[in-house]
Amino acid sequence: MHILPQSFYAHDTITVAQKLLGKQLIRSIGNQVMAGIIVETEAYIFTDPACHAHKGKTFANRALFGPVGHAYIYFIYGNYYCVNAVAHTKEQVAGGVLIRALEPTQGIEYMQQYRHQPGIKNLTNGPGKFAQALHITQELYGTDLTKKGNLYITQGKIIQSNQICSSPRIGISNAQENLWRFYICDNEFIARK
DNA sequence: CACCCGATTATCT
DNA sequence: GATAATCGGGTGT
Repeated sequence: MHILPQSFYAHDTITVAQKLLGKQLIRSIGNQVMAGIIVETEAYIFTDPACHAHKGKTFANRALFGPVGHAYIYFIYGNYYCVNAVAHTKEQVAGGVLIRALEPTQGIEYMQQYRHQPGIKNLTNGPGKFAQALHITQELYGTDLTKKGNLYITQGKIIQSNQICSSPRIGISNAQENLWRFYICDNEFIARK
């Protein structure tokens, strides 16, 4: 499967958030391979108060200001990691696309081990959940997602624009007027309606 | 060095 | 629907 090039990420963050739907996230650990189709995303831009980069560059958010197509990973609520693909135009300064949910396609038995959960529906239907399922931690901070390695993104299936739904972003207290959460309508692995 | 709080989740009622 | 769990980064003293 073809890996998305860096040029894919060098566009408006909101546009990239929509275009990432249907793409495939692949995680390799030794000879273990886990993968899933991206079914839910959110866009975060430098100028937006909800964006982690909004107040300026710090050690933790430095990746959002770095090269596009790399991973910005953060630890939240003492328990979970969340994964972003850095994506923005040169004018936007910084920004990323939070990946919120996957539809599992490969290595489901490994995901169940990392999640300590049986079944499939509760494996990757949330940003902290899929990161745990794919064993994504701080050590992958800054990973180049455009190179075949431990974590990268490939072309998946084509999603028509009429299959994309939007809503306010989840878990933030401001900028609710921006409908920058995108998901594949009727997909059963999104975090919520 | 103390305090605050968050792009979440599991586990209740 | 509401809430506790949990911890590291950022900020101010």
